[in-house]
Amino acid sequence: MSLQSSAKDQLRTIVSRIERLEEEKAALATDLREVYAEAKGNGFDVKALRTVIRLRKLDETKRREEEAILETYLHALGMDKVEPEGESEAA
Amino acid sequence: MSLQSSAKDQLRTIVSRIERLEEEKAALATDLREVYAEAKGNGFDVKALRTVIRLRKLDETKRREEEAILETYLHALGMDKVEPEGESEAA
Amino acid sequence: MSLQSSAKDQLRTIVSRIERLEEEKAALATDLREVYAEAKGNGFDVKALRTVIRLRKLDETKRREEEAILETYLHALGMDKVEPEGESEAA
Amino acid sequence: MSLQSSAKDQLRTIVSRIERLEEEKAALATDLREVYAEAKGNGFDVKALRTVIRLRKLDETKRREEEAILETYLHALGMDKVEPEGESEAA
DNA sequence: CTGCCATTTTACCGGC
DNA sequence: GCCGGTAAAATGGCAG
Repeated sequence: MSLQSSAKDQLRTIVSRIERLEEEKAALATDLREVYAEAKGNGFDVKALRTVIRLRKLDETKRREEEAILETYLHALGMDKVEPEGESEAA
Repeated sequence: MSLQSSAKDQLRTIVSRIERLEEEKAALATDLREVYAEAKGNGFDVKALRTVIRLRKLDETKRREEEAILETYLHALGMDKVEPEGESEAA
Repeated sequence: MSLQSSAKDQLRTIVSRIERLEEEKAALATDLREVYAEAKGNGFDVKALRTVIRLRKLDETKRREEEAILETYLHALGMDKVEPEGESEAA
Repeated sequence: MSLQSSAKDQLRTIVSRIERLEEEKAALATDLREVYAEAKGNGFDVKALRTVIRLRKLDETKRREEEAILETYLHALGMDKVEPEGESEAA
């Protein structure tokens, strides 16, 4: 056998965890599909709906990209790693 | 405005539900990535692991069909029946 | 043999065409790498550069998404399929 | 402004060159997609075709290593040596 | 049944 | 030289 018995156990555990998580994800995908189907039943255009969702996600992506490049520039200028100046929690 | 206010409320609700579900899905995707990362840290080959997961959910019949087609193509190209220990040079 | 000899020839042709195109693509990837390397040599921050490129692509993506949703709405209102009235692109 | 005007010009040049190369790459990607689509239209199994291409560029040694690891995992999970003609259902 | 879109997987590139 | 992250390719699922 090429795997120690402990490794085999580990492998089985890993596989189980993965399959469990994938099941949950699949369940959410089903929920999503149902929401779209229901929306369609109420007269909404599903394609437009999807486009709206995509646009909203795109806005967020762009916002993050802009922050990323700002940080890169600050870094290039040696101005990054500035401490947030005050914590929200009691340090 | 082209949407009745009740339709607008419905739309908002739908968008919220969808984005909520997508967030949860994203969280699961993160968990999954962590499991793979942890497995890798414990010395497992992530790519092989993914293949195992894939094979486990692949119906046996489909699996054989896929293999059969692949073999046909490899054969047509003279790439099948690779000698188990042969050398590539000076054939 | 499971493939007609004409099919075998077709297969070989297809494989050749694909491999040729992939070679060309790989060559372009090399060129790209060189451009980045040269830029780095001239003092540019490669990471920032990549982010700039990404942002510019994102802008275009968003523009397209916006057009897509506009079209969807026009379609929903029965106003689509309007002939382009000459050429639309360029500038 | 934080960049000398010469640097700005350089930057513009670099960005142009990169975007030009990426355009060409995208064009090749389109060509590739068309070849696969055409092959599909002629009755070839695209997935298998892709596998063939992949195997052709995979070094033989690496190929064997990958297979060996996969088999080890399948064995550990009791999934190896699938009987060549067994039925899963009681016909 | 086909085509399109989203997701997932793979490979590359840069940084440590 | 290895690891992590980012972008590209590929597969699978959904809608029309």
